[in-house]
Formats: sequence, structure tokens, C-alpha cells
Amino acid sequence: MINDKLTIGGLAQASNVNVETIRYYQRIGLLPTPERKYGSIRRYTNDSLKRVRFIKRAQRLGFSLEEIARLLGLADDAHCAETRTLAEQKLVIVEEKMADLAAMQQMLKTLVTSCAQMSGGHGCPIIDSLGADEQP
Amino acid sequence: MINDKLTIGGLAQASNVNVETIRYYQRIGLLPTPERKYGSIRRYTNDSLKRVRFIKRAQRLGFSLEEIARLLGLADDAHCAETRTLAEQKLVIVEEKMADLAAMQQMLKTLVTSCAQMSGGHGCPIIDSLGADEQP
DNA sequence: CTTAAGTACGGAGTCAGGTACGGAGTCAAG
DNA sequence: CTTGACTCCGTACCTGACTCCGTACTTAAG
Repeated sequence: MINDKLTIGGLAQASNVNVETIRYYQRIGLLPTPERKYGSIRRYTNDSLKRVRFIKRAQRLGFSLEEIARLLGLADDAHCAETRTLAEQKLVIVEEKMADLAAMQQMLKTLVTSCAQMSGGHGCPIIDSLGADEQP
Repeated sequence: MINDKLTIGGLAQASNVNVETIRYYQRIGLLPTPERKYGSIRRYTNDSLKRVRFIKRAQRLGFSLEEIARLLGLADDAHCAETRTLAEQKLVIVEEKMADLAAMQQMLKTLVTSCAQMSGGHGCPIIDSLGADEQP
């Protein structure tokens, strides 16, 4: 946001990752490598920054780099039909994750309050809420 | 649920992971190793199954095995005070993840509908919603 | 009783996702 | 025009989370 012409170091700092990570993402084609205009060193824009941040967020949510590449691919080129199906599939996954997180949130809340009053029970039924049996 | 006395193979199948994965979890102390009663081979209970399922869910949500071990540690022994703080910390993380997922869900929905009508624009502002600048 | 299938266990191998390193190039400041 | 900080690039190495392997043992079926 500050500057529109970051060096790799600046980009790394702004997105809070290692310089080598940026280079790695370029190598695997997850991040476009900007041209080296006249002379030599490359300059990155805000878009790169957003992209890297997006990647990191998605990763924290359990998406692999490959899945993220696909997600970003969706946004990049617009191959309508397949883009749409893919997006719909991802939506399902995202919604499943939200449900799991809600269950985990519930579990943690239970833990916090039950711990607050230290009831006598021990073999706690907390994992049950998330570990319940169902479709694999 | 079916049986209360699974072999390692049965447990693996029921929780939809490789036998070796079970053994690996035992090795790193994430899953207790049941006693070998009379004779030799170990038998697993429903609790093991729930535990493994829990692990897999949490993993899909981007938690590492170490973090999961901590979460499970919380439920296992009840060291009230610290348990509570830890649970509260995890709650914050979980809530952050939920927010990120909500943003991603929004992005995917936008993608689906915008793709449905294929508007003329290209350099799409979709990553923006998740890639926005803020606290690292 | 004898097998074949499954288990136990330790150690080595694999794959994703980085991280570190070293030599050469670049560039702003003094 | 040199120096110090940074960049470029290739290759090597590391960690987490498995996965495979070999050997020895158990157990259910025939």
C-alpha cells in the first residue's frame, strides 16, 4: 500500500515472509516474476503483496499450495464454465471447514467454562463433538 | 461405533487413514498405545477412533500435529488455570480462521455469480477481499 | 498343524514447503 | 569509483508428516 514499487526484500517484509519464500513461490509458478526493466533488479507491485497475503491466509486455513494455485487460477483467467464448477466445489469445502471450526469453537468454549468451575468429571466428552462418526 | 475392540487395521479403516499413520501417531505420542493383553496384539476402542478423527479434522483446518497434541492435552488432563488460557488462545485463532473462511466464502460466491454473467471486466478485484492489508 | 493374513517395531525413504548458502551482479551514498 | 547493502540464481539442505521395508510374532481358517 505504501509503495507501488517494492524490491523482493520489501515485498517479503510487507507480507511477513522470508525472501526465499517469495522466490520459491515464483519457482513453482504461484507468483508471477516481474520483468527486470532496464538494468536489473525486479520491482513488485501491490498485487504481488495481495497475492502473497492471500496465499498465507489460505494456507493457514489448510489449503495446500497446489489448491491455492487453483484458486488463484480461477481469479486470473476467466474460463467461465469450469471456473464456476471449481469455485462451487471449493465453496463446499470452505463450508465444511466452517462447520468444523464452529464445532471446535464450541469445544473450546465448553472447555473454558467447564474448566472455570472445575466440575468433578474427568474423562471428558469434548473430543466427541468433533470426533463424531460420519462420512469420511 | 460398530465394535469396541478394533485391531490397528480396523481402526485405520474406520478412521480412513493408513495403518502406518496410526503407528506414527503412537510414536510421536499423539495417540496412546493400548496394552497388549493376554498374548499379543493390541486392541483399540472407540476413543481411539474419535481421537484420530479429531486429529484429521483439525489438520484439515490447518493445525499442525503439535498444536493438535496441545489441544488434546487440554482435554486429557485438567490443569485448570493453564488449560483455560491455552483454550482461550486457541479460541482466538479459531475465530480468526472463521473470519478468513467467511471472506473466502464471499470471494467464491462472488466468483460464481460474476462468472455466471461473465461481465466484461478482467483484472478481478477478488483477491482483494482476502489479501487486504492489515495486521500480520 | 500349517499357512496366509494381519500385527509389532525400528529404521530408512519420500514429498511438500520451505530455508540456507555462495558467487556474481547492481546500485545508492559517500 | 569504491564500499556496503541488497538482489539474482542455482543448488543443497532441513522439517513435518507420513509411507515403506524387513524381520519376527499372532491368530484365524482350513
